Amino acid sequence: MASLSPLRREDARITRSRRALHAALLALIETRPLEAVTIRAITEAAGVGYATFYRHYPTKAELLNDVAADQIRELVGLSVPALGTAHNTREACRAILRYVDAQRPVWRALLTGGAARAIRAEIIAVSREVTAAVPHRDGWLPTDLSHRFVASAMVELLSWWLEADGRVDVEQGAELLDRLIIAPVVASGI
Amino acid sequence: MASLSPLRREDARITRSRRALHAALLALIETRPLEAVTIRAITEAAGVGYATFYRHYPTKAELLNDVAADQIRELVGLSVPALGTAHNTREACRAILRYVDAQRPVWRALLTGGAARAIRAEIIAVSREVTAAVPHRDGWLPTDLSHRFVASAMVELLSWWLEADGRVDVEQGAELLDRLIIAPVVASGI
Amino acid sequence: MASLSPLRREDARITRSRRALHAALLALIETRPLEAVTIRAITEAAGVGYATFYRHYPTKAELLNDVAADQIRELVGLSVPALGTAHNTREACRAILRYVDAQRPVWRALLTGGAARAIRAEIIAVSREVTAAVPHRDGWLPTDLSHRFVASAMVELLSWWLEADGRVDVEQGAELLDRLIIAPVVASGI
Amino acid sequence: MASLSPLRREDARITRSRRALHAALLALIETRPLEAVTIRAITEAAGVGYATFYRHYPTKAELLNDVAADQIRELVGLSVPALGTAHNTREACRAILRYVDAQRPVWRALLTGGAARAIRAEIIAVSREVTAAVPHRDGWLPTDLSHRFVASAMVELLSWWLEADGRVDVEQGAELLDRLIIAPVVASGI
DNA sequence: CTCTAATCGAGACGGTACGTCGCGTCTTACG
DNA sequence: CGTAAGACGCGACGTACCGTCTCGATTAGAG
Repeated sequence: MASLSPLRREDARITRSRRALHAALLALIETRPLEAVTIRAITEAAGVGYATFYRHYPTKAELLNDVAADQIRELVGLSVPALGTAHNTREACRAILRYVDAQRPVWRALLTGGAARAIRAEIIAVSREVTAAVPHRDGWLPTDLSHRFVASAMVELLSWWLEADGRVDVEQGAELLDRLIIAPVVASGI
Repeated sequence: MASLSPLRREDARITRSRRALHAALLALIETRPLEAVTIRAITEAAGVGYATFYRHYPTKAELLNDVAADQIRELVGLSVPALGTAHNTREACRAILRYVDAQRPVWRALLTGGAARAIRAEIIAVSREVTAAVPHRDGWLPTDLSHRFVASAMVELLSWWLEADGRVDVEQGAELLDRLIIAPVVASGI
Repeated sequence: MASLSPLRREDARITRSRRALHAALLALIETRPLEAVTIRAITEAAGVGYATFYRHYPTKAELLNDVAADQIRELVGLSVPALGTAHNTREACRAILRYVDAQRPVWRALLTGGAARAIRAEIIAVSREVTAAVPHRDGWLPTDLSHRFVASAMVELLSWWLEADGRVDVEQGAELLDRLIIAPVVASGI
Repeated sequence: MASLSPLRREDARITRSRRALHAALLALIETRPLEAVTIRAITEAAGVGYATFYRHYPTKAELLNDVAADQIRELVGLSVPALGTAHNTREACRAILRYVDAQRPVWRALLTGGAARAIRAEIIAVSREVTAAVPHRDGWLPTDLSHRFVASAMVELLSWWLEADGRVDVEQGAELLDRLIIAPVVASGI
């Protein structure tokens, strides 16, 4: 009845500004590499005052992380179920590629525009959470290395796949992802 | 009569300046991330005039590439023999890790200081050369993807191994490198 | 029936806010120069909402004028009588210095904190009123110049006297004020 | 034969930039009050890069001081001789007003544009030098007060005189300056 | 042994982006 | 429904580094 929650109730203007900045960054990153995207350009594209950027993010990388995290969370939400229930890695890989395929422009921008590092960091973070949630037997592959390996290799594979621009279909991509990266790692822990 | 060849007989001062710039960059990259290393700082550390930098390299990245290429060429010289003669991937991996181990400070600087991208590019270039030299049967793994996969994954593994800082010895590292990255790729092409 | 007059019957809250702003400005001006006193700081020190400032004053200078005018009016009330009745300039000077002495912190803040300009303007305004009230014979000194001279010179002398910080007593200060500034001007008009 | 002097030999570009900044400030100060003169506007008017300003002056006030000091030094050079030889204060005053008259636009800009404070500071500095050079008997007027009094009162008088815009000629102005400010102070020290 | 020519250090310069700050307006949520 | 809190657009600030350039001193090679 009173206020819904101290966290939920946020000034509508804040939400609006944040959304505008997200969209602007994504739009700009499609036209030029990340380091050539000025903060001023972002704010202008977002229709927002220059200083307003800093009222929300301390740095360009921080905004990028936010944007990247959004994508990763959605991607994970789609692929983890397949993994969790039946250890069906191939199906999880398909889910991933399908999602990336659906968001082609965004992911191309993120991966080729200099945001690969941010994506990688997010994947590592997510991997860590997922790993922590499942029981885990020690194999020959150290856990922290496996996270970093998966993140780096997956980013590379996705970049390659996006650059292939349709010459490799989702099924083929999923097979490559599974055989080259996911399956070895999953197998290592059993 | 005059100069023996346009390539050889390089002015000693040029060599000296280049060497000084290489050394300065390596020294500085150990103290702070690459993007925080200003060209001014490099020239000061090298004991060289500011404008002199531009007489040798058009940009900071170019100098970095030079430095990275040096390292990669040496690393490759040590590891390819093992691969080439007996397809002994494990021995090649050992050779790689031994070399990196011997050059720890340099590689730590390169990999954690923001030069990973340059190293990766050099590895890809070298991989391409090596692949072109050997006969190759098409497997399930596209060649260009394999190059990028190897480069990215190897950079990641080496970074992790250097950060582990001795807690993983050369033999263990070589096994990981071989089982996780090299062997799968080599096997794919047979 | 409702409000007795537009001027009188002022909302008690308005008075309270104004007083709080006055006090806050005076307090802050003692700690740093006027231009370093932000409006935000004033409102925070006054315990008043930020926007509230603008409901009372269009600008920082306006508030300062209010504060300065208060002081000048009181100072004048004390010194004019002596002047008016017996042309006793020395006694008027003593009255002025005694008052300033009693309000040392306030005047020090006003004169050294960047409010000297406002004080000067107020003195000129008052001088004009006083002059207009008394009969006046043309001497060698133009009236408007005399006002500005008195204001500037008096502000300077008071600043100096306050900075001397007690090393010059009221009597000595009054003599200086009288001989250097007041007497010449008064004499000029006779 | 070698270099003329370590001080004299200054990079020609420095001189050029400084001169351009001086001229630009003087030009701009005639069109708007000092605090409305942006540093960017100065540099643009000077045809100089924005950052170049800070290579020469840490702040706008510092540039102003330079400009003011130039004027004061010239003014002093013209008026001191008359004072020095025959204690002819009237003639010195005439010299001052004649110089200001000749430089009307500059002085009007300086005195009404917000540079009065800088001018005052320069006059005080010069007064101190002049006083230190001549023998001095203690009178009823403290030396430091006399400097500040002269500076403030003279600035005020000059402002008034410039605003009178020709309705008071040099001779009359000189008489006022002499009788109201200079003579009393000079007399006090004898 | 001069005297010109090339080289190099030093660093000034025009730019451009940065991140900060204060202003004055205007919206928002809450009492 | 009025008011504090504060988000916002704006625009100047002073800093940093870029890559180009000019400058003057040093040195070398040619006459």
